[in-house]
Amino acid sequence: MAKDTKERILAAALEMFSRNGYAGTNIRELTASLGLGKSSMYRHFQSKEDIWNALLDEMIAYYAERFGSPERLPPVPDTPEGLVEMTMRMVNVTVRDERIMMTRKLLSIEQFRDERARDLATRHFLTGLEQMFTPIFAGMMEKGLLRCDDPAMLAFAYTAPISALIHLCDREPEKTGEALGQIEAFSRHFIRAYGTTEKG
Amino acid sequence: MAKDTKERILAAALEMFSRNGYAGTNIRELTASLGLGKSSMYRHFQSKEDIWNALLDEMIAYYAERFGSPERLPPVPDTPEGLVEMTMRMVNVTVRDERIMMTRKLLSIEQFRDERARDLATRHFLTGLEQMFTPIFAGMMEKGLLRCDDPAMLAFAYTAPISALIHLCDREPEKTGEALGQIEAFSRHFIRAYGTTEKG
DNA sequence: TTGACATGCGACCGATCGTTCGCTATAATA
DNA sequence: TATTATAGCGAACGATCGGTCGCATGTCAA
Repeated sequence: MAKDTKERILAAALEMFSRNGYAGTNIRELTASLGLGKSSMYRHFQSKEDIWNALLDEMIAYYAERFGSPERLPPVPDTPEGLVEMTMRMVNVTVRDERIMMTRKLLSIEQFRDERARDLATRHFLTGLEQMFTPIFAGMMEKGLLRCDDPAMLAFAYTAPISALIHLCDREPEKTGEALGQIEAFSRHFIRAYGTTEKG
Repeated sequence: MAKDTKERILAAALEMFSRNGYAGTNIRELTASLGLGKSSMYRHFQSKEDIWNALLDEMIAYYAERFGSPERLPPVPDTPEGLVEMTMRMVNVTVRDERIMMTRKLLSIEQFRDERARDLATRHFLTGLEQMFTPIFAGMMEKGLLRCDDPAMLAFAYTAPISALIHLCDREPEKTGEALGQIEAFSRHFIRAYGTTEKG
C-alpha cells in the first residue's frame, strides 16, 4: 500500500510537472488529484524537491533500461524499406507513449534549472538517438545498403530532423498525424540520398 | 524616463523568465534587479501576466522584423563553401546574441503553457529556418550547386540538425565551441552528400 | 490483547506570493 | 505660481505556498 502510494505520487508529479513545471506545481493539487491529503505526501517524501529528485532518478533509470542498454538495440535492417519501417515503429511508440512524452516535456521545461535534467535532455534529444543509429548505419553500410560514409555523422543527420518533428508532436499534438507523415517522407528521402540503389 | 523603465522591466523579465520560468519568477526580485521598488512596476504594467503578454508581443514583433521579412533573406551562395560560410555566420550570431538565446530558452520553458509561445516556438525551432533555406536551396539548384531535389525537404534536412546543436548550446553553453565545430562539419557533409561536384 | 509501526487526516505555521494603498517628489501645463 | 499628471516609494493586504503537528486508524507481531 505504501509503495503503491509512493509510485502514484511520482506518476502524478510527472504529469503535473510536465504540464505546469516544477515551480508551477503545488502539492495540494498534486495530492488532491490522488484523493490524498496534503500532509500525507510527507510520509513518502521529505519535501517537494525530494519528489523532484526521486522523479529524476526514476527517469534516468527508465531511460537507461529502455534506451541505454546495448542488447536493446534494434536489428540492422536488411532493406532500405526496413529502415523506414523500423523508424516508424520506434517513432510511433515514442510519440504515443504518455510517459515518454511527459518526460520529454518535463525535460524541455526544466533543462535549464537542474543539471541532471540538462544531461538527460541532451541524451533524450540528441546523443541517445545518435548513438542508437550509429551502429545500425554502420551495419547497413557493411551490407551495402548505404554508401560508405561516417556512420555517426549519418546517424546525426538522420535522427536530428526526426527528433525535431517529435518535439513538434509534443508541442502541437493535433499535428501528430502530419508530423508522422513528414518523418516517413524524410526517412525515404534520406535513403534516396544516401542509399546505394536507385529504387527507394 | 517612463518609457525607459518600461523597457528595462521587459528586458529584466526576459532575463529572469528565461532562467527561472514565468512561475519561478517573482516581481520583487525582478524589480530589485533594476533598483526599483516592488510596487513601482504597477505604474507600467497592470499585472505580472501583463508583463508576460507584452514580452510575447515584443518577441513576436522582433522575430517578424528580424527573421520574417523576405527582403532580409540572405543571398544565394555562389559556391558550396559559400553555404558553409553563410551558415556559420548566421549560427554564430544566433548562438552568441544574448537576447535571441534567452528567447529560445524562454520558449523552451513556456511552450506548453501558452498558445502564442507554442506557435512562436514552432517558428523559431522548425518552420522559420526551413522557410529561410528553402529558396536558398532552390537557388543553389538552379545554379547547379546542388543536385535537383525538393528544396523544402533539403532545407528541413539541413536546418533541423543545426537547430538541434543550437539547442545544445543553449542547454550546455560550455559546449558551444564544440557544437559550432559540429555544425560546420555537418554543413560540409551535407554539401558532399547533396552537391554536384566532388570537391567539398 | 497489547504494543509498535505505518499511513492517513485536518488544523495550523511562517514565509512568500501578487497586488493595493497612501504618500512624496518631480516635471510639465495653464 | 498654481495645478495636474507621472513615477517613485514602503507598508500592508489577502491568498497561497511548502511544511509541521497531533491525532486517528489499521495491521501485524509478540
